[in-house]
Amino acid sequence: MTTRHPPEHYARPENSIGYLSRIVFRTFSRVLERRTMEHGVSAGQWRFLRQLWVEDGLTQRELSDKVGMREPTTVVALRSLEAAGLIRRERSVDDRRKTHIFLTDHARALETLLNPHNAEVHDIATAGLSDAEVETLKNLLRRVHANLVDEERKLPDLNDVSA
Amino acid sequence: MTTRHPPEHYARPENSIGYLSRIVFRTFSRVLERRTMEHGVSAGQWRFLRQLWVEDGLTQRELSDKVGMREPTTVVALRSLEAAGLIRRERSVDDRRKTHIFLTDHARALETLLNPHNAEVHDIATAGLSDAEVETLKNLLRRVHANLVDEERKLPDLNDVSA
DNA sequence: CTTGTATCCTTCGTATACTAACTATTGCCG
DNA sequence: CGGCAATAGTTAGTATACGAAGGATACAAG
Repeated sequence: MTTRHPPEHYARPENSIGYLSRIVFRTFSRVLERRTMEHGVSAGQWRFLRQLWVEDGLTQRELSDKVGMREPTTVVALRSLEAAGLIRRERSVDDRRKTHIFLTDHARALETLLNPHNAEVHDIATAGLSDAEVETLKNLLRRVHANLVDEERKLPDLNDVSA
Repeated sequence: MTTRHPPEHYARPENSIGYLSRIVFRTFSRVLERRTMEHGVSAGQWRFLRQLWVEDGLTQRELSDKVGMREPTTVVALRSLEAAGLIRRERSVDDRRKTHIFLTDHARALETLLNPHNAEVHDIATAGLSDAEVETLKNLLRRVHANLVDEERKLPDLNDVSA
């Protein structure tokens, strides 16, 4: 099978989507964290808070999916958020396997403080790009992600190989 | 100062470039690692090998810059590559602070095995995108990264605040 | 030549993230 | 009811990544 470009093309990291998305993610995250840390919020905590500001009361599974993390990562992140007094966990009554996550008042108060920093970093990141280009970038990233998620779904878990 | 979008816009992760680049990076990395691990190469090792296949003999500092990692990360990655017999370190004669990194024959042999997997994952990731769209995506990511790097350069190190 | 400063790499401590395997609970089906 | 597969969350172990600080070497200015 032939590929879109010969394998040598991707030898240069700057032609690689994996590389480019990684360095954008890392630099974005560092620049934003510099701001959120002034309010005592780390990058990892921020990612979960942002989702919870949209809607809290979610179970850990739902939260993991929305934030784009696997569950063990969520467990650790929530432990840190709970220790910081930013969330409260509540065992579900009708299904005792589930835990619902709720924001504390302190966490709610942070929303209006932290969101502007995020908007500011977005402005910095997209300086010189038109609104249309920003939309294009986001749409292309969404499409690439969807493709990769499809691929992951197709693959069997490594453990349930029946042979 | 007003921002391109009101802060609430970025409340939804799917509007956030930080979020989108993170999930693209992570899924890309997982899908690729599934393939490279069959040859005993982890995602972290792969990132450094790819750069070294382009050119070895670099110092650790140069390598860190090209791979887009900070130096402590490079130290750990190189330790793992050395333990796996994939690289060799050589102290510079003219400047004994520097260490040059060279690939072993084994590592060189891996190039033709691993690069096709990378090209394949790129094809999967960009399914349904035209060649022009792929170029657009990469260019936009490069521009965003350049903006964020500029911002990081502008900021003083947190420690050399003279006050 | 010696003293200060810059550079290169390392160590230390911590955060972020995952896979695999485990526990507890639920729901299904006979 | 009784077993058993599925689901929710956790634990264990490891990899990846970084900021801050430290040690060694080099270099420039006096």
